[in-house]
Amino acid sequence: MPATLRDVAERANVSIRTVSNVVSGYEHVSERMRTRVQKAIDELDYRPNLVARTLRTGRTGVLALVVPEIDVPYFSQLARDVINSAGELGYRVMIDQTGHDHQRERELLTGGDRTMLFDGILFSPLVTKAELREMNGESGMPLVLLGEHDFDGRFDHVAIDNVQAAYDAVRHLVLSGRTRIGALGTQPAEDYATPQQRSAGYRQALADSGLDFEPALTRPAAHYSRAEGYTAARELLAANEAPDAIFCYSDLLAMGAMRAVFDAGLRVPDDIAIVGIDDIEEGRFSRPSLSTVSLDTPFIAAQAVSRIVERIDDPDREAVEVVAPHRLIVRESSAPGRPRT
Amino acid sequence: MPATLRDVAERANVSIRTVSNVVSGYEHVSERMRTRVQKAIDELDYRPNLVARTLRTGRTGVLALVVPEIDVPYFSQLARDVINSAGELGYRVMIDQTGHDHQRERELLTGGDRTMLFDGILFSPLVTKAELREMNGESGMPLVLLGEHDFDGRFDHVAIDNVQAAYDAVRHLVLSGRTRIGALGTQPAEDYATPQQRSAGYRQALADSGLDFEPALTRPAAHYSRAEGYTAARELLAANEAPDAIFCYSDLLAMGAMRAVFDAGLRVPDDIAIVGIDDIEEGRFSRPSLSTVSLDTPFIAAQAVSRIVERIDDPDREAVEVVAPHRLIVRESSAPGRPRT
DNA sequence: TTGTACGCGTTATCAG
DNA sequence: CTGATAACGCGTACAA
Repeated sequence: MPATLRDVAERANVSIRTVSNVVSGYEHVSERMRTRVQKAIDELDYRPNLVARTLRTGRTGVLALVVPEIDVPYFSQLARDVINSAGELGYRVMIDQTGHDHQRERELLTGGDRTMLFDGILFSPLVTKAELREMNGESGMPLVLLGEHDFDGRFDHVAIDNVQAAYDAVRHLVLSGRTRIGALGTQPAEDYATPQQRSAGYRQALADSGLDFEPALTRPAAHYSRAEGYTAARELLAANEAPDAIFCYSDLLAMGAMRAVFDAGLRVPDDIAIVGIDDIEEGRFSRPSLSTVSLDTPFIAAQAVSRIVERIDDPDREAVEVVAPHRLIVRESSAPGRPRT
Repeated sequence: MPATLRDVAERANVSIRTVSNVVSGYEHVSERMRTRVQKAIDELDYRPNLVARTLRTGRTGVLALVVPEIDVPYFSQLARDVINSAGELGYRVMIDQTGHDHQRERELLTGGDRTMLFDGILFSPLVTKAELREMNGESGMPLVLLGEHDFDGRFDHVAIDNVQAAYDAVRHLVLSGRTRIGALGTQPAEDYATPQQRSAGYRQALADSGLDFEPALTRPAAHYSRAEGYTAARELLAANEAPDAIFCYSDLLAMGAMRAVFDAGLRVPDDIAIVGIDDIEEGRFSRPSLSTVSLDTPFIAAQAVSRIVERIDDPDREAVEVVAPHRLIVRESSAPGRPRT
């Protein structure tokens, strides 16, 4: 039976209000009063009831982080950083998985049946812009978009410059002497923004390098998993004119693709160079190690948390767009020359 | 401005009580009444305020999952399954990271300064049994231990048979003809239970196979990361008489160890066979693919969630121990014969 | 079967 | 600077 404010007040012979003031660090409390109350607090091992506080203030101190799947390395890394950043600002984090389910995303965003459990949402969405636009009007819950959505001024939003990131990766392959550069992870038109932007960067880099865009060198992938990367890469290799390099739209796709290349009896990077994007730790220890575009997840997380907290404090603040830095990291999978392995 | 029970009652011209009955699915409500109230609920888009309900009932509908680091593949996989299992029973999940910090673990367990935010804790601890014993008396918060702690009857607890799992892995290496089998991930005496149990299984398997236990073939690791696996394996290889096989106490250690073997100019499994434990997806696509002991995380998660919910409903129920199944999966890293790569 | 009224533990308003 | 007291929105004992 935990002690309440009233218990403390009784014990210290002061009013409940005074205790509350002490607990919440109110300024104008005499030193004598403060120590007297603090003594009672310690003796009773009083801890504020956060639920009651929430009911009163309307703030829960909890943020929701919504991702497709928490066990995708990029998202678990992001979650780690988000939890840490949130903790520093006094927030806790609840994690929801959409499992690639649009309906579930929509529920989460419109409040579903269990609203008011958190103060804001950090959302790494699959939905298209159109859906998003249509959705969030109703709930009005503070929302920050994570990942790479187009910015239309309605939502706070932190992401890297995807077009440029893809461009950098492909350009690097060109400069390494590759001429038949495939892309793995494209998606049907008018769907999600991320693959669209990466494809744009891919095509732009090809064009700037005097290379033709060949649709036969691209393969779609729905979930950006190792398994999808594996099967898609196999298809690519089985085609008439196989690529001599593959730009994968995620590191996980790249891990699958690498394995597919080896199973096909070819070598990375000798026969086929591979570059991913995300910079998950797995790629630093894989054989060969994976060239990739590194995203600064601690930065992304810190920005996202700051933005959402700002918006919670001021719902009418204008939406901002944060562009996180990225940088190409060349490792063995696209290194010129032959690696030892 | 969300609608409240009172608003609905007013609109439907009934008492607040009746609305409450309808919302919580109370049985004895006339059909006419129910539809009338439901109509008002829909019109006002009423959603129960969970915080107020919590204040009243003392139940938050939230579970805490406490792990060292969420971006360790085993834990993120576990988190995925826990979130899914919890969702099926109407619970949400909050994730806390201890970051290998005993102090933080203790805080979380004793309630810290923010108790009452969840109904129970699923705890994957680093702490030793002694610490645990000393800690939980005070808070009385429902607690289920995940992972591989000794069972002392005081806590609910779901884990695999670690001794047997290690035994199986080492025995497999023996049967593959290895004679100098190292262990990677040991820890100083009297610390954590998991490595202790795995060491026990390791030594038992050696003994049963007529092999001597050689301390020089073992290496400690503090965090079970790829990086630690890498450096520890390097040390092992640099020793006078290198091992011809290494049993790693986690898949992540194994991934680092494999890379170290290659960087030393040796081959897996030809020169050194490697077996891990956890069965993370990464090991299915690595080169070579990783032999491992597979833990059934969906089962573990489902059991853990069931146990905690039971305990929430009946705090005085006797503690139970659930032993989750495990099975050895032999892949390329310990396969007899030479792999293609 | 339904209505009334109180309390869960805080914070906030209004006096003093 | 401190005290009394009204909400916050819901569940439920008690009454009808």
